[in-house]
Amino acid sequence: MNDGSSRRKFRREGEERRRQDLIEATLDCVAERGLPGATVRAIAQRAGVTAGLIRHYFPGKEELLQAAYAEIVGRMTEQAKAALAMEGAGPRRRLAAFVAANLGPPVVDARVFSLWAGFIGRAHSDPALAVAHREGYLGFRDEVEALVAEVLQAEGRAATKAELRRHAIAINAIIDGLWIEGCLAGDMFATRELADIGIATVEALLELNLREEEKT
Amino acid sequence: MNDGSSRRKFRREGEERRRQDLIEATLDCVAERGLPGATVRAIAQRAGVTAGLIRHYFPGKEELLQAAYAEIVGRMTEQAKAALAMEGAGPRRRLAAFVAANLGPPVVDARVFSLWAGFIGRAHSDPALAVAHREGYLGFRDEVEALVAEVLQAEGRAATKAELRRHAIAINAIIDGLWIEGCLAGDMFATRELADIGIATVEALLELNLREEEKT
DNA sequence: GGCATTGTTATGCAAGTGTATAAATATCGT
DNA sequence: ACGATATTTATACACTTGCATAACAATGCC
Repeated sequence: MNDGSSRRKFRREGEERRRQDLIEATLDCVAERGLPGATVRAIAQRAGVTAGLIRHYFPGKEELLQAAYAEIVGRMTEQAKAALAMEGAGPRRRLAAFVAANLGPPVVDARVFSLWAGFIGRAHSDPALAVAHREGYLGFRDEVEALVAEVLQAEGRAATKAELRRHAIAINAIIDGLWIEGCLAGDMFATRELADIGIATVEALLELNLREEEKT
Repeated sequence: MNDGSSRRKFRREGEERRRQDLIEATLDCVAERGLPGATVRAIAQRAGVTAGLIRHYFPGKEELLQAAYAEIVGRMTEQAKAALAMEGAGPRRRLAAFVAANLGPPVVDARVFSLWAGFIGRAHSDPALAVAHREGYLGFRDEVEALVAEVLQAEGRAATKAELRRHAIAINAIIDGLWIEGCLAGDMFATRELADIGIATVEALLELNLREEEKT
């Protein structure tokens, strides 16, 4: 690779910038070649640096992958949180927005899925990853459960703890299942189709109309 | 590894038996150490043979993994098909049985999931695998759609093609989502809980009772 | 019992992996 | 302008991977 005898020119980038570049390069590699294709050399080339630099910013490859995973999870939950935070909207509209936020871009994305699958496949053999996932899952489900409780309460409908639990599990499954379908076969669905189906299914489950504003 | 100078004793097994053993060993390795942990040496050790033998039964590691994947898919669809074939039961009961079959053992299983995740994560970088998965997915969804059509027709309810499509997508998502939850956190659910939630959600979606026999 | 067949082992190899380390150079404070 | 610093490169190393090949031995046939 070294033609002749000159050393490669380079620029010093700010620490945060480089870390972000490396993370982004990792995501690109995983998206294109799968997790096993995300070697330190491939990542470095993608980021326009040499392989050794990775270990200057991360203790090892493992940590870089975890950072990349955290980045993805962060982007996903960011969208969902934004939908939840909608002030001035009633619980029903917030639930609908939450479902829709998880079923459109940038959450529904093939590269996100690729990373998710790679990590989740290892959850089993890597205990640390397993608890990380379980906490994320339970956190997500708890949010759903709280939202459902709010909706039903606003509707004046009582719900036992067991019912809430079942609803949360079901809604979580609907979101996850549609998310996977969208990630793997995004071209088969119209733009808002998955979100519409998700909302409609939750409506049927809760026997509610989530699209109209609350009656006073 | 060779102590002294004697060669290892061995037995000649029948071809089918050895192939099956190797596939089973592969599944064990994937389940325990994830797909990257399924090296030819680990698989061979698990099967009680030496690594070279693998290439006597398979053209390469890739083919062995595909055979293992096919084995898993076969077991999963076998259960679903059995539920569908239930003669003497009405469409509603068959639909309920289909949902339940996909949400209990042996389909809901951590090692099955581990393999699935490993393969599906690569679907994107491996076009052949992507096609295989898409066909499997569409086949599954078509079965669901046909079943829903049967149920609604038996109920005397008309349904447009678009409605059937949406129902099939939603039910597929419900099954997939609950399947994942069960595989990843099986200990958090009671024995038939996932199947019950799945059936209840489908009931809500179709506004039907699937547990009781058809009214004549 | 001797012999061919071929399932099976043992060994080696080229390629690729993550990581360690030292040299080089871009950048900044002075 | 110059030297200190630490970012970045280049190279090497130990290890693992899948695969190729040759020696070996278990089995069946005559």
